[in-house]
Amino acid sequence: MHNSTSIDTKGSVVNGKWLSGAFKALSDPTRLRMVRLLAANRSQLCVCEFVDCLEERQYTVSRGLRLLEQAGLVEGQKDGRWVYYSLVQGDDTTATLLHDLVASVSGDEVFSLDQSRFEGRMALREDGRCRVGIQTEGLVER
Amino acid sequence: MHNSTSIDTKGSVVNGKWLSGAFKALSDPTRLRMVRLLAANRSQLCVCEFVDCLEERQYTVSRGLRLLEQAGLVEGQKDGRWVYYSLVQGDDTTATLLHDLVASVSGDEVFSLDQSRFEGRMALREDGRCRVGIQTEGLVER
DNA sequence: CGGATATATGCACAACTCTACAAGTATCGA
DNA sequence: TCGATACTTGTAGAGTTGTGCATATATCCG
Repeated sequence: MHNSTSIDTKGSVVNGKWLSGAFKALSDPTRLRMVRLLAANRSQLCVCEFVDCLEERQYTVSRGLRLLEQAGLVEGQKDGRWVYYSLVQGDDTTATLLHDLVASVSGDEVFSLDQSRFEGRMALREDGRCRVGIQTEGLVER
Repeated sequence: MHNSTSIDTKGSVVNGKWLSGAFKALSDPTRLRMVRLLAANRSQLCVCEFVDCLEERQYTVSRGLRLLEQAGLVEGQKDGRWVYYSLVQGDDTTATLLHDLVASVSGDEVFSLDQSRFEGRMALREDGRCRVGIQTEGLVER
């Protein structure tokens, strides 16, 4: 069955339906903060790193990432107990513009705090890998 | 009271809160189609023109435009019985990227149909102004 | 003025979303 | 093999949003 949507080289479909879905996923401030961290730093983060950067609960982060994944915005890569999430890259103009857009916001107080916590958290990596769990007091489980 | 959000020359606030609100407004397919028409054609449309281009009900369009207006994406200008809506222009990078993004989607079936109806509808204007109401059979009120 | 027309909105109800708590799965290291 | 740890998910209640119908407001024109 044929349809006329544009398909990029990675196979993701970028059309109006995809775009409104992506916007819905990004309409939640916490999920937008997650994508901003990824887009502005061109990095990948694991769940516990997101928890520390955003100071949000572990299950909030985990569910948020699942929604972003379903919207075709991020993808997770498992590495032992850790799961690293990164932006879905495509040659597609629309996806690139979306990343640039999210990364473009400057002067936002919440984003700035996320960013400085991100830098502190990256300093804890060993060989570019996360080796510790949630550090933030009050967000550690059990 | 001071805050550190960036403010463009038109006075609209472009920060993470604004952006997630804009995304929420655009998460509805019908509202996205409205903004796409405006962004791709750099034009302004009145409510009855939107109704014909999108083939959506008058109150759906009217309500959608109000939400887009509250999100800071469009603004309405009254001209007699007609109200023309256009994108809120700003010098802001983020807003410009958002317009480019929405206009960038190609190959979408729904958008293409909207576009051809738009072109037909523009042909009905006189001196660049809308002079007729809803034309689509089944969407005309009473 | 009075009817027609362009647009906006009040209301009610179904559908969806967010959030919190609790419990589950999978992997590592001792 | 057992406990700790990184992450996922079921469930349920509160709040929000979309939709359709009906009606309201504002403006034009005869």
